[in-house]
Amino acid sequence: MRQDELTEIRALPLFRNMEAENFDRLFRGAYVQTFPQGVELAREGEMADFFHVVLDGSVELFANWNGRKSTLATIHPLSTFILAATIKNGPYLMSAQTLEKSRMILLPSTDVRAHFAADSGFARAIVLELAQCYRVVVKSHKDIKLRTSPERLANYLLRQSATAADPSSFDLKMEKKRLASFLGMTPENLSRSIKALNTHGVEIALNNVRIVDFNLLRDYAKPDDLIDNPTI
Amino acid sequence: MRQDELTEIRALPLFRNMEAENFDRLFRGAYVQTFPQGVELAREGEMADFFHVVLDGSVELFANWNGRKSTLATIHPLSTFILAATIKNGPYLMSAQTLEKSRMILLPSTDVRAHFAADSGFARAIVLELAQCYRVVVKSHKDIKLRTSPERLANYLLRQSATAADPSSFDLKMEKKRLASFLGMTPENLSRSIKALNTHGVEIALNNVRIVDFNLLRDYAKPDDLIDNPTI
DNA sequence: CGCTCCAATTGATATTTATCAAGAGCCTAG
DNA sequence: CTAGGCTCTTGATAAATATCAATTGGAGCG
Repeated sequence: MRQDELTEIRALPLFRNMEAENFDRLFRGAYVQTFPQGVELAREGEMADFFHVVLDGSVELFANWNGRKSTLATIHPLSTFILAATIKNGPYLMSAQTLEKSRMILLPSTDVRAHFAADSGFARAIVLELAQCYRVVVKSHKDIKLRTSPERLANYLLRQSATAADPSSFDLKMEKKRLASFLGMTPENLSRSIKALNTHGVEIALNNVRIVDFNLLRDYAKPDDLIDNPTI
Repeated sequence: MRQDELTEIRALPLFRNMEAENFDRLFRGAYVQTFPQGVELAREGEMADFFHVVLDGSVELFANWNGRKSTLATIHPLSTFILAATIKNGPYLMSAQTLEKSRMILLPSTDVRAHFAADSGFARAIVLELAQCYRVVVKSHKDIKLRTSPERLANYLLRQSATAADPSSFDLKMEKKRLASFLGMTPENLSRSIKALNTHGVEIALNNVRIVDFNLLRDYAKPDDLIDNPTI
């Protein structure tokens, strides 16, 4: 691992408060690796051998049951997965695969658990990270239980808009097929939901989203901080 | 707070590894209180003033949006809510109310955060608790995204059966209205799903569930440890 | 350039789920 | 008792969503 990479990683909230000696020891056993698109990094049911930190690219978390598949989340830099399985020394509840060429840190789970037990600064950082993860899932759960599928799409677009360079024109960051699965609908249904949003101030052509009337869209979507604000 | 209560609480995984002095200090500011049925203990959006540990009774966690309401979880002894909001010093994402007369510990959030920062044994216990909470929500999320509503009911019954004194005959622990909301369906739909399970080895009369053919029910429900096993 | 592949869309239809309305059963206060 | 209020159930219908089949339309490639 290069020195500038180590410096960058050392500055992450998760590692910032580790004692220097522990940080060095933990990262002696770490890998920084670049994976091509479509690599399966974790398979649900298997034991969590590695804790992952995404440095570049993106990772899809998904789950299967009875022949069905659902995308549960996508992870972007600089975020982590799947911490809870590592800490509990339990099986992954979700599978993970790269959506594009991605660079990430792999930390052996046993090392993470050892340092978590020995370094209280690290333990506290893990608490904050886990609390964050927990709240993200709760928000997703509220989203899917309280909203219809076009409502979920409308709010998704508002959330994307909030992080885009140009809030009124941006590109979808996923294939529509995957977006549909993430939003809990079929691809056919997503197509129809997209058309339905034309009457609520949104125009989607190919991968480009243009929000032509924010007030109209907000009136329909009714975004709520307790579901849609990623910072709280 | 009575001494025997304190001894019982001290033995909980969350507090077991706290230093004695810190435990005493934390519980000097604690309340143990008994609430009647239907008391709202937390309202979503408000700041987390207290961290709760349920000693007796049960608590419903639910959320509202746009005039709709959904039950997200029910908390039984000896479990906690809502830790993540307390740790992050953020707003509750869910509301909480007692489902029956319930006794619980209330710990001021500021005290919890202070001890979390100062006591590494406590910090580590919180990590494990949070990791557990996270995995519970992920399982719920998989349940609702991957299964139809009668499938969710069938698997719910199998999970209840696993904890019942008599696995083949037990009572529902909630009003059907609430169970319907928890399972993500309307009460009318729950009634119909219950009838539909007659052909899969289940008979429900009033509140009593009798599983007359486990193999038949399992064939239909296809329970999966990665969704239905609360211990992993 | 034309071919092929695959994602995306569209239309028709089926299934699932929700809504609305009515009735049955049960609990409890008076 | 019994009347009222509640949950639960049932039936009829509507709405939402999924499925199936066919077509469109890029993107990559020889």
